[in-house]
Amino acid sequence: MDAAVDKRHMILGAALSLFVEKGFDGTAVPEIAARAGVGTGTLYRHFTDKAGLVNALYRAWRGALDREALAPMPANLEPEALFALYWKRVLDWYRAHPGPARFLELQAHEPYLDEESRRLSRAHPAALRAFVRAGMEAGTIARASPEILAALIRGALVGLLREGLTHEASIAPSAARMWRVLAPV
Amino acid sequence: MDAAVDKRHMILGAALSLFVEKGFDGTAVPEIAARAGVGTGTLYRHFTDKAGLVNALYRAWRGALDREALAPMPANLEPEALFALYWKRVLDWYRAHPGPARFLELQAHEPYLDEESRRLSRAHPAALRAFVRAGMEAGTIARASPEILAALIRGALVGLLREGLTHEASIAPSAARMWRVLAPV
Amino acid sequence: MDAAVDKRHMILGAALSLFVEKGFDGTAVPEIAARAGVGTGTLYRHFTDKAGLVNALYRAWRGALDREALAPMPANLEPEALFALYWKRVLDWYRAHPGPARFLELQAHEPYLDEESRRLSRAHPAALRAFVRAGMEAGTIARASPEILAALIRGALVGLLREGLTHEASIAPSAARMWRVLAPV
Amino acid sequence: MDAAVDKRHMILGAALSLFVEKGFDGTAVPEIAARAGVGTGTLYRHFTDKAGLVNALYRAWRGALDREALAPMPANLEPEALFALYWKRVLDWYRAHPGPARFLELQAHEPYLDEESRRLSRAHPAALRAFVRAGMEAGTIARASPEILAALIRGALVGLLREGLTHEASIAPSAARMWRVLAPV
DNA sequence: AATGAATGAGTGTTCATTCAT
DNA sequence: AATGAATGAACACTCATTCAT
Repeated sequence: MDAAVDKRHMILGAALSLFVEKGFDGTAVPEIAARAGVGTGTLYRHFTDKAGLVNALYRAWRGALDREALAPMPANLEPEALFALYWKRVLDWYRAHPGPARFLELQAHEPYLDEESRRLSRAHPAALRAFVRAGMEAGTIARASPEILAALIRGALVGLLREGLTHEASIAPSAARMWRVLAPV
Repeated sequence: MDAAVDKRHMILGAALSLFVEKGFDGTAVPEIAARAGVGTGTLYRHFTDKAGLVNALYRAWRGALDREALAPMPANLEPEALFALYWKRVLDWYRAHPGPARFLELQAHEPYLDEESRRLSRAHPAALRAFVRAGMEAGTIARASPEILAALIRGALVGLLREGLTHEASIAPSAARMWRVLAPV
Repeated sequence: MDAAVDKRHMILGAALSLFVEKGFDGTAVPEIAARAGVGTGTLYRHFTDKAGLVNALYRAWRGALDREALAPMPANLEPEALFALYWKRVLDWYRAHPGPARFLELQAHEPYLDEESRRLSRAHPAALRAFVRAGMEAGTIARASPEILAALIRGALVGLLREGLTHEASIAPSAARMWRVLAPV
Repeated sequence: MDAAVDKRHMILGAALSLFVEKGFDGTAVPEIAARAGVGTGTLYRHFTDKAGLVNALYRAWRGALDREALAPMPANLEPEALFALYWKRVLDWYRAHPGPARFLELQAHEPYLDEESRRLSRAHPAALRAFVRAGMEAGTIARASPEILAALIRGALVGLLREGLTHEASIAPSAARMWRVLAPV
């Protein structure tokens, strides 16, 4: 049982690293199995097929990032501090999980994601829009299109990831700069 | 001769649309030829192989975007107006060329880009960093890491593209908001 | 064009001989291609898949046998002569086409035949039942269940095929014996 | 011990039904074990391999049919009654054991039967030929090729099985009809 | 110059068999 | 004794590339 869990983990890890290096379609299934140290057939005891594997991977990591970034915030936080915490959570996670982060945020997954994964992929943007909208109503965030503001925020985070700028020292300054996008007046 | 140019264009167009839909590795060469309305063999008279085709495509469109976005600016423009013009040029181009934009900005090209394409891919970020750096020296842009500021800008633009927020009405507001990231004090 | 027809024929011939030797599921597609002297991929330019190939094979030969055996009969033939001619046609065909005959008549095809092939497979038994029924109405064939009589006739023919008893000398005697199954009183 | 016998029976039963549905090569060993309600490995404790299983199955049922059909006949039976009894025995057995009957009589087993099974498969036709030959010598069966007459009889029986005409009501009429094939003059 | 039929290496997936438990 | 997870060779099928026309 533990062995089975281990193998599943090994397969997921091998698949993740290969997908990051070469993309989903650029990676051969036996290659994944070899890197995981299991037989090819074993992979199919854990996942229905290659698409099932990539979807499992996507859901697991998308869920992990979202659980971290969207976890309940401490009460009584100033809007800017709230934003800075969200910003820090995402970049900390990117830094702690560079492979998953690049897989999740820098690859085009549309061709193979199933409905459940697509649903999951919409949760984070929706939460961010809701945060922005709530701030507008409270007067703590400038009145503008929530869609646009949310897209700017998410895009800027992914931009830092793409350039490898997730080190701790860059977090506070970038958060401060980006807060000005949201700050009223 | 004209016919040859036409066919080259048809092939590039067909390849682009298919790469956007299904990715590079998810697209079959005969599929490209069929959509282009040429024989499979003809494709190989214009491009050495599939990688040669995708590199030609990448260079052509990367060059087109960069020529547009990085074209000489009118003299005597205020820093904010300069930034707004750059912002508008990029989003106008995204809107005018949604396929190429998504191909260029939303796909992970590392596995097949050759050295020349990689070189090209670094030009735009470098120019943006240079612009930021110049502004800092002139005191018109806040002192911060130019790498970080450039990454935030580029990321935010790509974020708008990813969410389909490239319509004209969103350009000025988003430019104004993002200028605050760069503005001093 | 001729070449394409030739290759199709080579593939069909190779598949037939292998299916007779080892059965449908016991035969590997590359094995068929090798025996046909073509590349594996070529086979898929002529047939959608392995099932498409076996169905094409089944239809072609089932059609050939039925065209021969059920071709219009000379007018004014006595019932017994009519039966003897049918009997001879089938056994002559079995002898002339031993591979197709064994493929058609001695193998269980249900798992992979498609609807059109299944339809074709019902034509011959139906024609035989109709012949028997017509004879009963004309008083030239004994009154009994047409289904049973037709099954006895077809079964006896297949029995001769199974035992390799299709040589010319055995045709007239076996026809005469089997006619007694149908003859009135 | 009893348990072991039970499992062997379960495996044989599961294999039989799957072979009838999908053929030998179309059936996976773990599928057989699953339907039998045993572990895959258990199957290999009872049979050397898949071929060993199908041969055991073939021998068991071929033996059962032959024991029934070729059992000693009551003395002093008229030749026609003798034949009718044989006919009835086979069709009764087909009706009582439709799965085994279809497996034995309607499938092409050559690719995997071993020498002992092949030997067994020749016993019934040989017995039938001997019966026909004895009748000829006694003057109770028409002089003709015993091979041909035996093939007609066996084929006709299989023809009834193929068409599902093994119900009790069809036995006596078909026996009477087929007796005319053997009857002298 | 242009083609598309042909190819066989390579893909995703299955399955007969083994063996640690 | 019984298992079923694990395996990798073998399967059906695809596709980047070639080449005879």
